[in-house]
Amino acid sequence: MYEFMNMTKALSDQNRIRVLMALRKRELCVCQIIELLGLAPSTVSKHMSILRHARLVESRKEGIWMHYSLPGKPGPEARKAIAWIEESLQENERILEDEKALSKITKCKLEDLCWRKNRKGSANTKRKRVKS
Amino acid sequence: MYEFMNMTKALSDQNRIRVLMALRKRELCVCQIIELLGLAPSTVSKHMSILRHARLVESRKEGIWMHYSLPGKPGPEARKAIAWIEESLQENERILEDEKALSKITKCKLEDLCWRKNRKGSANTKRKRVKS
DNA sequence: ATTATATTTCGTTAAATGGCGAATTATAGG
DNA sequence: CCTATAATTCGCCATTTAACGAAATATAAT
Repeated sequence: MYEFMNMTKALSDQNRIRVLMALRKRELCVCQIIELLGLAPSTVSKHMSILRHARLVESRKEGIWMHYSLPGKPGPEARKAIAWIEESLQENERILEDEKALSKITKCKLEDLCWRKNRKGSANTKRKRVKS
Repeated sequence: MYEFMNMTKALSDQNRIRVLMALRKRELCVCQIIELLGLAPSTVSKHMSILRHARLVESRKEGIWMHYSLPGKPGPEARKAIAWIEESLQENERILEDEKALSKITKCKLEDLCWRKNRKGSANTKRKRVKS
């Protein structure tokens, strides 16, 4: 039961649902997810930790970058959960927008994405982050 | 998306999951759910309101009693959600215990169940009482 | 070794959530 | 009408959660 509730709690946050939908067709690097959601790196890291703990995603470290994907061999509960989400949201407005954003994001080099993200408000005033 | 998140949030509480599983095979009166979960009436009422709002249960008022059941014609999302829960938890220890408890609870008359619940600390004394 | 950088962990804060009891509402019956 | 009772709503409190920035960690490059 604890395991199962872990999964339902993981699914009860909109940003985590968006991540799962984003991972349907491709693996993503943390910095790409940060760009997609527009959240702080630490926040995204926490979300991914929750999803991983619920066995709804798996991770792969490649050098300095951490990549997340849907599990290659999901357990039966995870498989059904993911199928449910996909069927329920594949036509969803927000998810379609995310797909458009992702088609741009995945064209960027990871180096460029990360660099942009980490300039906060300091000296270099190029980019200011907006909170949600 | 709002609708869907409503549903996932409704599923993210263990007591609400127990209620959904309890309703699999039978309709239940609020007082029976109170007995099953061992929570205050106001708390159970709130849980049922959340489930109803998510369209995961429907309600039927009969005289003084309110009965809840799984929806007769669930939407596709609700149907899949409920199927997912059932398949994931039908062997679950806690749910099996609940089933045993329910087989007793459903044998009680509703009058007796409710009467038991509403006596709080005070001794058996007659109720005459409370003016403000 | 030192520096740079991607990610995670930690600590804090504000908002959401689950719980209860009191008060309220709705219904049945004197 | 008035009383009794099942359920809900309201107000409050404790816990959980999502968010952030700062600090720590891990890896690549110099």
